[in-house]
Amino acid sequence: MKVRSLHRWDLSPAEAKKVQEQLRSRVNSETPLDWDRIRLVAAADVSFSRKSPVLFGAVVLVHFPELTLHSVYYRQAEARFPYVPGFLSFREAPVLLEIFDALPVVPDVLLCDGQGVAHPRFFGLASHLGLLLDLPTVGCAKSLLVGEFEPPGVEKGSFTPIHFQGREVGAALRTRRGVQPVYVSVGHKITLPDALELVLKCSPRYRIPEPLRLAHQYVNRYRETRETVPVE
DNA sequence: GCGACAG
DNA sequence: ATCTTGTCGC
Repeated sequence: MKVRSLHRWDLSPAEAKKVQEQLRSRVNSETPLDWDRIRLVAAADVSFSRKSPVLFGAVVLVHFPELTLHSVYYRQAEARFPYVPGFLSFREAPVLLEIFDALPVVPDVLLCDGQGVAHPRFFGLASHLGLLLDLPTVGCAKSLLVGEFEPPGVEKGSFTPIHFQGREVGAALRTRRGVQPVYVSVGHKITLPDALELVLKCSPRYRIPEPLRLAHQYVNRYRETRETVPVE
């Protein structure tokens, strides 16, 4: 699928910050999701070993709403940017974009392991990928990066808003009764209510949405054994 | 200066 | 995130 090229990737943290501040105005958080057209949900994840500078990426495609596996695509690449809170996309996006560039099909929506606009400069990994792929994307993180929230009810489906600098940037969503919530935020071309509904519909039994669980599972096996499991 | 800090 | 050993609950 087509991948936009809006900037270079060999940047300093200061330059990366300027890119984020420049691109954040282009994020679309008002377009409703066209539910009748959602057939393929994608999820992306990156894995690496403590010693090696190599990053392994995987993009999983699952049928919606069945959540059964459609296919998996992989790639490995040298990390060119360190992990710095607030700059995750400059480390992980490059290898993931190489995978998307080779994707033979276009997913209808992408689930990302990280924040969307619930970010210091309102431009986390999910927003960055969404803009470069021109796809609806959702940020679904396991921990908070910025903002404050009240604990949501213990029931599955309950959620509370995440506020940051006077704005509502996302929500803490309980995807399973009595477990820690996940932190959902708009990536691009989707609304927060639709993002929450999608994450919930993708989480039939575990805290982490099925597409992201599969992506994590497959990318780790790829990193450990270099085995690729296609499917189709 | 101090504490926080996606993956 | 990765690394690593043990423990709690369905």
